[in-house]
Amino acid sequence: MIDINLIRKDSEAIRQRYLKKQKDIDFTQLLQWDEQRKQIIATVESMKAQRNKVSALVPQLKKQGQDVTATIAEMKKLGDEIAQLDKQLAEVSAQINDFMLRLPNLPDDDLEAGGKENNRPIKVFGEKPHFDFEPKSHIELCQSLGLIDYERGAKLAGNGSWIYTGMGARLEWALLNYFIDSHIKSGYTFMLPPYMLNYECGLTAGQFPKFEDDVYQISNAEGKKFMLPTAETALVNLYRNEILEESQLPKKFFGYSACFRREAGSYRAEERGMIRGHQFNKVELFQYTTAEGSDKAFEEMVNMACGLVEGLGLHYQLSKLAAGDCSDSMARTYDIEIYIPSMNVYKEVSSASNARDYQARRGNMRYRTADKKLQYMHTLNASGLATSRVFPALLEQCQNADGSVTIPEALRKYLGGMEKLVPVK
RNA sequence: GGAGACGUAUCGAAGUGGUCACAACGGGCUUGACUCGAAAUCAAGUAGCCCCUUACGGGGCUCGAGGGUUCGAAUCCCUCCGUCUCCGCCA
Repeated sequence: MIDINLIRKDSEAIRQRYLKKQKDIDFTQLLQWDEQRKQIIATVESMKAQRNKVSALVPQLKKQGQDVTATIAEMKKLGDEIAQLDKQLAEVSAQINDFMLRLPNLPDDDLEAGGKENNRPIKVFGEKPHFDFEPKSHIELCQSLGLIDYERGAKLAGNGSWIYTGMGARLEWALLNYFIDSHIKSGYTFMLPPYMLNYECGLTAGQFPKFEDDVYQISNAEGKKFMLPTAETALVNLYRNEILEESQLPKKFFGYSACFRREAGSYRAEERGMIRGHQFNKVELFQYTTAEGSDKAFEEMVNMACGLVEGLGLHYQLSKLAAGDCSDSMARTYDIEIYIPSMNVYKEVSSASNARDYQARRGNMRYRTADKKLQYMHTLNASGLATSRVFPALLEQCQNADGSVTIPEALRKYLGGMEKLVPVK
């Protein structure tokens, strides 16, 4: 949520900023509601002041033996009018609130305007591998090496689900352990959040109300929850409705969770295999910072995520996303895109974003500065990393002519020193 | 799954229709006094949101959340959320 005062002050300037995201937003109606709201408040509150005054008087008058029937009748009438106005106020407030909740974050000023086509690579690590043999796709490798059972995955849970089997499961787990150990070394606190979250969590993260259909909803007699699409959704809610001291910031966390996404209608033929599934594993970095501290934190988290891919020796590029390609809640986003040889494309393995105070406003998360002022925190998140694309990139980039795959040095200690994955008979 | 208890400020806790909710009482914290300093003691101060106001200031809302009854609700009623205790079941 952005500060409504920005719109009150200069709605045209805000409109211009959203145009960079290719969103033309009309604030006329909002400003009308806002005026209406203020008027109602002014009226109803003076009426309430009157009621409070008289109500305090009633017991005194009674004590003095005076007849208060007329006063009470008057107050009943006033009470009815107040109820009427309160209802109107609730309605217009709900409209304002809904409008504000659906408004995306403002893009940082230094971002390119426009969509995906204006994303800019700002760093490249390594280079495209050259094979003097016909390289296999990760799907072929997963099958020949016995890492993934796609068919039975689909049998169990439908399209977009797979089973890590044997060495595949061990490799997946090794990746996660490698990520986790690295973040612990960086001083981040390890968190294992619940996978089923309540509605408020989605609201604070910025997932709801706009994108309720993107997640799996669980509904039964006990109530309604949803499966988290990323650990960020849980971690961003840690301090919902809390006030921290400035000295407690920054807070640095990372969480592991399986992530669940419907990905409805997004299935594409070239994304066969494990590129886009309904469930995948991800370690997520998360920070709460002061307003002044978030730029530094952002750099730190981007570097950490890059370091993980570099530690595996895999070729990737870092892209600075154009305003329109940043997700709705984020003021800026850098993507780490790893190279997948069989597709000859770069696929996102990490998305690092600064939400600034957008999520903090939604979740009412503030801190008290040294001079006792209340301010909204800044929240940042970065995947560190999602395995579902590292895994195929690793297989494809590290494959050998004999059909084996060389395991990156950094992972070997998690695999009992194993150096190669070899085809199963 | 069965039975019960509870949710009040930073914490403990009183209040069970208007007279101690502009939140008692106690602890903590901050500042000041006393002190060489500390302890002890004394004094003052210790939420947030919204509206009006250049300001000073004024007003409204918040006792887990939402709704209801009432002229008036922390207090009575309903729904939901959460916590705890006991029993049952279970990894």
